[in-house]
Amino acid sequence: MAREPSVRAVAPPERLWHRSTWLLSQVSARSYRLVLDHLGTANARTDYAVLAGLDEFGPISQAALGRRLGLDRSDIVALLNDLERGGLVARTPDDSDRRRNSVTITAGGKRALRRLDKRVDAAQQVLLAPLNVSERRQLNALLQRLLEHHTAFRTPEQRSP
Amino acid sequence: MAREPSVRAVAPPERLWHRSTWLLSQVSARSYRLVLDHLGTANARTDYAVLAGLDEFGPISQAALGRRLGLDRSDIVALLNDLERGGLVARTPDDSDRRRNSVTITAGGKRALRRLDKRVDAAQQVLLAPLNVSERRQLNALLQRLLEHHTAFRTPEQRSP
DNA sequence: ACGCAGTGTTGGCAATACCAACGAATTGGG
DNA sequence: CCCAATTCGTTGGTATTGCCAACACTGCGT
Repeated sequence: MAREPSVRAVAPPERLWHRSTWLLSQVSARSYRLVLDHLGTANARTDYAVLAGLDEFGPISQAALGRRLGLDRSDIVALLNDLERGGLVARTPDDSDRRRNSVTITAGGKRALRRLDKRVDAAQQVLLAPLNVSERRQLNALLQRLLEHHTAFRTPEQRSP
Repeated sequence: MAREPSVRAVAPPERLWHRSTWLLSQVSARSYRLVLDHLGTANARTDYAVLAGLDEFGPISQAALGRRLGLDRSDIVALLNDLERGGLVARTPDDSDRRRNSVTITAGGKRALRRLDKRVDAAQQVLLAPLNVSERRQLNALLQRLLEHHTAFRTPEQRSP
């Protein structure tokens, strides 16, 4: 999505232009739309997150999956309902703790995940086009630092014992 | 919002943790909540943007204000209705072009803006707490570069002739 | 005079994030 | 052994945000 030549350049207010909160909001909105464009459907974005989580951590409970992805338990239910219906994930009761379902990704889910991988990568490339490799790393490192400070998310190497 | 000690640390999937689009989405969500907490009401966030725009560019038309802020014309209407009702902005028909309203900030609006300034600054401080001054500048510079590439937004010094 | 574009407004929709409440199950302490 | 607290999965719901179409009025250029 290169800038349309007909769109007039504008300067936002200085107050907003120099505040991280506004900048993050604006960039995130464009990023969201880019991913949406590349994935084609609205729920593919969260499907991708769920499949990625299951591929890496499955079998896993719904609640634990939600914690790993930063998603609400009730939203996880709706997402898994659709994915199970599409044959991309499977739920079975956990024999050792009947409160839980054990959720896994299916072979079809893995194939879908790989297709989505490509599209999500393409979206990253478009989003980050004006940055070189070093700058991209810097941006990610700064965002990760902020997440580690403000959430329970940790870089995988830093896992609590 | 320091990390609650009781919240368990979790690692998200590697696929997400290393993708800028996911990181931006997550950080932006926390940033949004921080600003919400500091401002107290949902619409204060956009009120702030509107007042900031009017303070810097007023008098200005509604459509031009929307372009400067990245907001939809119909959302600008609703926002100005509330702000006008609260005495913080004033609309008058533009004598030279009857399609337009000329919108200005009032003295009450300027006072409100200064109060909101303080709260928004406090939110920045909390959000950026784990970064030093140089890193904060870096983050903003990278985000601004992305915005300049993907939107009509330009740093004020770069204004088109 | 006409077509096109801009402006402000109204009415509306989809997606997302978030929450409460409930029933069933598990755990740990008294 | 009993009970309180917590966890899990589910249902049902709400608020907010971003976005869009359509309309009437106005301005501009041909």
